[in-house]
Formats: sequence, C-alpha cells, structure tokens
Amino acid sequence: MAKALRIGPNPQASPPSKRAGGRAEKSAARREAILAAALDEFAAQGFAATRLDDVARRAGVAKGTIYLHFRDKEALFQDLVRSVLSPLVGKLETIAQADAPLRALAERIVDVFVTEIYATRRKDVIRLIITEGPRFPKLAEFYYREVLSRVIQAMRGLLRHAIERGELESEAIFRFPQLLVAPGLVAIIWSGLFDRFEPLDVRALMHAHLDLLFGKGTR
Amino acid sequence: MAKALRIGPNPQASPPSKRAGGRAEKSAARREAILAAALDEFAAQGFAATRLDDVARRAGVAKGTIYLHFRDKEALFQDLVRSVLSPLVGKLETIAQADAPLRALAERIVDVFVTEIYATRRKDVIRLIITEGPRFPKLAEFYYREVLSRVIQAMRGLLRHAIERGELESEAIFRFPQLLVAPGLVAIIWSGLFDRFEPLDVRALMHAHLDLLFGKGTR
Amino acid sequence: MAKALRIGPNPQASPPSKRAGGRAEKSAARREAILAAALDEFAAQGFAATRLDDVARRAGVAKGTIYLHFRDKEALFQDLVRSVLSPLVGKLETIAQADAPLRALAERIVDVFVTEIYATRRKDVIRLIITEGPRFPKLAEFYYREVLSRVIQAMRGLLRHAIERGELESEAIFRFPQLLVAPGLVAIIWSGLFDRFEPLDVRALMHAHLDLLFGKGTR
Amino acid sequence: MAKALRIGPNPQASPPSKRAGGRAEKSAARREAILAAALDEFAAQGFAATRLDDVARRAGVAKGTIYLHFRDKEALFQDLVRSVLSPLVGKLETIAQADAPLRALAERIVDVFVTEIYATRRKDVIRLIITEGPRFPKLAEFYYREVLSRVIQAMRGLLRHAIERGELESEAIFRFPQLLVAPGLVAIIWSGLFDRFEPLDVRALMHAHLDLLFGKGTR
DNA sequence: GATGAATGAGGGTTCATTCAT
DNA sequence: TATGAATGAACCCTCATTCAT
Repeated sequence: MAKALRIGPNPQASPPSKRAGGRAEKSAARREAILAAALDEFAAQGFAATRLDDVARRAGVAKGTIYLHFRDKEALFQDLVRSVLSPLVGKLETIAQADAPLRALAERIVDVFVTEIYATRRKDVIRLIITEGPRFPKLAEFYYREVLSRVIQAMRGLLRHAIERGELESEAIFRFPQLLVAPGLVAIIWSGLFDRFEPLDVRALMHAHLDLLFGKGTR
Repeated sequence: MAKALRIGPNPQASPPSKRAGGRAEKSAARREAILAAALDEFAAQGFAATRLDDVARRAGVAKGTIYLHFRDKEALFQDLVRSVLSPLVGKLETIAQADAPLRALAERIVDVFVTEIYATRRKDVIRLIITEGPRFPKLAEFYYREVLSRVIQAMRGLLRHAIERGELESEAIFRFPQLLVAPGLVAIIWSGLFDRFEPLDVRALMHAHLDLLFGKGTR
Repeated sequence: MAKALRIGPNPQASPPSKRAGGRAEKSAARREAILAAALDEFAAQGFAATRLDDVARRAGVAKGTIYLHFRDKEALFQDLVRSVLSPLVGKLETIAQADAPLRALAERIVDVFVTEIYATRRKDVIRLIITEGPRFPKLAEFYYREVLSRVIQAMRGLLRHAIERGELESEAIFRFPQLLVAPGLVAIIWSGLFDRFEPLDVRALMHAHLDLLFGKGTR
Repeated sequence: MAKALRIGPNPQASPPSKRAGGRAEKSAARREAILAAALDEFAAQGFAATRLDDVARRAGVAKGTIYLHFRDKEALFQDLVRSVLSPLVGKLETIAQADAPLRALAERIVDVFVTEIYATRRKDVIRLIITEGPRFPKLAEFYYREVLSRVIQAMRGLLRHAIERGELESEAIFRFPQLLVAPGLVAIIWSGLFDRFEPLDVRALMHAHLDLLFGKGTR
C-alpha cells in the first residue's frame, strides 16, 4: 500500500536506499516524498516564494521528477492540500454521528482538533489555505465543499439535537457554528506569528472556550 | 495637511489633474497614491506575486517613482502596514479607558471593529499580516508590539474591572482575551475565502458571540 | 578669470556661499565644481560606474545643473579630460624648446612629470585615458593628437640634437621614444593597483631609469 | 581532457553541432565558450558596460546558462582573469630557473612575452587588469600575488646572478625590475589606444629596450 | 538659470518548465 | 522512468535624462 503523506513527524527524506518494492511502489514513494517536501517548503515559504528546486532537493529527487507526478507547481500545491485534508473528512463525519451529551462531544472534538490538526502538519495546511486561499479559488472551494460545509453541517446536526434536548439554551451558536471553531483558527494563526513573543496553550485555550460556551460547571 | 491613506473607499488614482498644491503636497499625494495602489495589489496578489509595475500603473506613476518614496518592495510593504495600523492604536487605547458596564463597552468595541476594520481596507491589512507575517518577522513583531499586546493589555484591564464588579463570572476570557477577538479574525478570513459560497453577516456574528459570552438577556 | 580646474589639492566643494561675483563668474565656478567632482568620481569608479547623482552631490549642485553645462555624461567626461590635459600641452612644448645637455633636459622632464602629473589629479586623467580610451576613440584620438604626438615630436627633436652632439650613442630611443616615458606610465598604473602591497618611489624609479639610459656616472 | 580557454585565435562559437562528448565534456565546453565570449565582451566594453545578454549570445547559450557556471557577473569576470593567467605562472617560473647568460635569458623572456602574451588574448586580460583593477581589489591582489610578485622575484634572482657574474653593471634594474617590463606594458596600452594612428612593432620595441639596457653589441 | 521629482528603458538575476541523455 | 543542464520569460531595481516649478 502506498503510504499516505506522513502527518505526524517529518523526517528528512532518506537517500534512495535499496528498499524492497516494485516499480509502482517506488513511484508512489517518490510521490509521497515530493508531497512531504512540498509541505515543508510551502508551509515555510508560502506558495510563491517556494522554489521547486528546494522541494526536489528535500525530497531527494531531481527537479524533473516532480513533473512526472504533478502537472506544474500549482497542481503540486493543490494536490498537496487535498491529499492532507481528504482523510480528515471521513474522521469528522464519524464523530458527528456519535450520540452523546453535547459537552462530551465538544470535548471529543477539541481533542481531535488538538491531536489530529494542531499537533500535526495539518495545522500547516490549514494555514496554507488561509494564506494562499485568496489566490487559489479552486482550493478555497474544495476546502469549503469538502471540509467546511460538512463540518458545519455535522455541527448543526449536533446542535439541533442539543437544543431539542435542552442542553443548549442559546441558539447563537447554531446560527454561527463558526463561533465554535474560531478559537482553533486563532490558535493556528497565533502559533505561526506570535508564539515567540507569547506562547499559547492551545488545549487550555480550547477548554476555556468550552467553559464559556457551556458554563464552567458542566464539564 | 498630508492626507493619510484613504481607509474607506478606494477610487482609482485620478490622472494628474491640475489641483492646487505645492511640491510637498504633490509628493505626499503621490506617496499616498502608491500606498493605496500597493494595498490593492498586495491584498489581491500577496507580497511575492505583486509586481511593482502594477502598483505603479495603478497609482498612476512610473515605476521609478516608487523608489523615490520607498527603499524597495519590502519597505513599501512594511510601511504600508504600519501606515494603516498606526492610527488604529490610539483609537483602541481611547476606548479601553472608558468607564462603562462591560457589555456596553463590548458593544462599542464590536462596533469599532465592524466600522473601522471590517468595513475598511484595514481588514485587508490584517489579512496581510496573517498571510505574510511568517515571512516578515519584523512585521509580526511590530503588529504584536504596537497593536496586539496593547489591545490585550487594555482588554485585561476592562475584564479585571468587570470581574471585580461581578459583571463577569468566568475568568476564562481573562486568561485568554484572544477568545474575545477570535470571531473577528474568523470573519476576516471567512470573508476573503468563502463569502462567495456563504456570505457572513459580521455584525450578527459578533453579537451572537457577545450573547454567548454574556448571556442573551444582558444586552 | 574663471579659475581652471584645481589640479593639486582637492577639497570638498564648499556649499554655495555668498562670495562676490556676477552671474558669469558663478556659472563658471559651478562648471569647475562639476568638473572637479566628476574627476573625483570618474577616477574612483570609472566612466560607466560613475553616477551623475554623485557628481552633482559632490559638486554641490543639483543633478539638472550638470546638463546646463554639459550635453550628457559622455560630454562631461570628454570635456573633463580635455580641460585637464590642454594646459599640459603648452608646458611640454616649452620644455622641448629649451637648449641644454640631454641629461639635464631629461632630469627636468622627470621633474615635470613627477610634480605636474604624478603628484596631481592629472595622473588620474592619464589613467582614465588608459582605462576608458578603448571605449572613447574620440578621446584617444584627442590625446594622441594633442598630447602624445607632440610630446613624441618634441622628444625626437631633443634626441636628434643629442645624437648629433654625440651625447647619445644608441638610436634605439630615437626610434622608440615610448621607451622614455614607459616607466612613468608603469608608475601611474602601479600606483593605482599595487601601492598597497608594495609602494613605489616614483622619483627613484625615474632616476634609475635615467641611469640605465645614460649610464650612472653622467648625472 | 577539458580544453582550456583558447588563447590564440578566437572563432565565433559554432552552433551546437552533434560532436561526440558526454555530458561533462559538453558542460566544460559551454563553460569555455562562455569564458571566451566574456573575454571578447569585457575586453571590448569593459566590465560595467558589458551585457551578459551579449556574452550569452556570443557564447551561443541562453542567459541563464551563464549562472549555471558562474555565481554572477563579477565571478565570471574574476574567473575569466584567473583562468587565463594561471597557466602563465608556471611558464614564468620555468624560465626563471634556466641558467644562461642574462642577455640570452632576456631575449627568451621577450620572446615569451611577444608570443604568449602580446599575440594572444592574454594581452586583453592584462589590459583588463589595468582598466578594471581599481574596481576589483581582489583581482589586483590575485594578480600581484600570483603573477607580479613571482615574476619580480624570479627576475631579481636572475639579476642577482648577473650582477655577481659581472654581466650587469648598474643595479638600477635590480632595484626596479618594473623597468624591465615597462615597455611591454606600454606596448599593450599603446596597441589598444593608438595603433590606428601609429602602429607599434612590439618585437622591435622590446629589442630596442634590450639594446638600451645591455648595449647594442652584446646581443 | 537652478532645482530635484519624475520618468522609463535597460540589465542582472531568478526560477518554472522542458528535453536530450 | 529519472535526471539535471539548459532555457528564456519575468521582475526588481538603477540611473541618465527631462521638465514643471
């Protein structure tokens, strides 16, 4: 199986060692190496300032090889974002179908956010969508269609339940589910810009947020 | 008086008409025209993808003229951000010194945010800090030092008051003032990326947020 | 009288003080200031790398003023060389007409070279002819016609005399008067390139040269 | 073997014919073509006025190709000078070690100068050092350290020998070996500036010079 | 005349993309 | 398939020259 882009740690690409594996495996491995390298570079430099030379070097392949796997720089970028976010979609829908008290669900969601997004390269991808999205309408659309709208949909479902059960008095958050994820976004942005001046404890931030929404005693 | 960079509307640079004005005025006007054009271009294309050729054309000046006012592309960018944000700082501190019930103050702050930031080019500058900040540490530092830390400081002052007066039960927001502005940031990001799919009523969003924080009845 | 370009010392241009002097004097003074500044800059940077901005600043005039006195950068350069070298021509011819033993004349010539050329800005002008001449055929021609050919002519006259009087046995130097001035040129070049590694005592060099030509005892 | 920069003739770069040769050979050939073209252009225009566009066209490569072989314009220039002069150093030292009557050695040196420098592109490189040296201290230093000081050293050795043997009466030339090469330099400069007005027979000039130094009869 | 802000052509350098090996 | 040398369009920046004041 062609391993998906490693999300957690991010080791330097090993030099093309003689691992076992047929043509197809090798090709897929190269593709993944390029994606991983591209993520590093795009996250660090932004789309425009990233040089494919650097991506190739980091991936341990020749520059031309990139073009065997991706039409051009833009396709590499978009494929990268898609490849990182796609697996997320499934996970999110699973959570939303669970049936549990709202607060418990919220805790679970926070936990998923912290461990599956904030602590991984996915955080960088989200940041890339924020920073490069305006120049890549297709990407913004993909993200909206495949991720955001589903997340919002799922959340609205949860919240409707909660309101019906009387677990939630205000319907503000039902109208604006963005309010639920806002602190997460802020944390992602903050971490890239201001952590060196004032580090942010994301988990604590998110729980303070829940306290605000549900009242402190309800945990 | 040298007019500051127009923040509200953003008309195309008028052709060099024969307005009254000495050399200094003309020079200052040109500088402002360049800044305005730069804001348009940087906001639309990002720093790296913006061509000074386009900035010049939009400002109605020759390419070389830019270099009479700014050392290079980077200085233009940084001066732009500073010139737009600097006036903001004073305003923010004025508000923070007012003495009024927390909810009233919060309403005022929301109002200032909507009318002075969200509805103006400043929104674009904030977005630029978010998108380009990682490549401009100096800029992130400027923003943190001159804007963010002051805003946070002022907010903490307000919140301390409120807690002492018993207007605020949870101290969560005191520990993480970021939670107060999070919806504003989200609105800014959303507007750039997803408004065409699902427009966002910022004022309503912000007030829903206040309802969540203070309870609906307290307005 | 409009003072000629100062050849000896080279003080910074004084700011436009209120000296006495009518329009014409002031204009001429400005012209000289520009020429002096141009000499400094051309000598230090070469023709192509010299910026008229720097010349203007050094001369204490505005950039546009240069164009009131010289058609363009090239004319400034050529006029500069001419203005510095022209006075030299007369001097050279005077010497050549003197009637004295060859060795004595040679000593005099060496002295003139050292004090009137090597120790002055004229050295820089000679260097400029050497370095920029290939790009300014007109200039090379001027120099050849107005200076070199006359010097050679005069020298041949002297040498013919000397041969007739039996003061000079070899006619080598008659056929190649360049041999007489060669050490002077070498000194000029050396001083610009290698003096920091190995300083050259020009006067001693020139006299050693004379010793070689005439024998040591003849002084 | 990677051919060194052709020193003698200087044909236009042939269009990329299908000669035999691996990648490395081709790369080296291109490098040499660029160096040869650069020599032509620098010699004709000087450093500042030379356009890399022209160098590329003359070398039959694209502009970008230059940057595959040289960091920038300055590196190209300095590498060019070094590549042309380096082989010279060895030759010079070989001659200096020979043991022969001074006059014979001098004749040999003159011969080497005429055939290996004056009749080749090396003449142009020497001229470049003279014309551009002031703006390239590194280059002047290289030339002094690698060429000049060695030549002077070697000459002093020869001359000491000669003095000890009584072949040389005056020690003037021992103190100023520059006097030996001065006519060579003058010839180089003359050829670039005044040959069209008055051609110079270098070989005759150099021998006249030797006659002056050693007396005519000693040849 | 004098100024210096404004112009815009020109050139060094970068880098996405191609293609011969 | 993979390579990486080669390409050349694009862009930042400089500076000689002009011209309104």
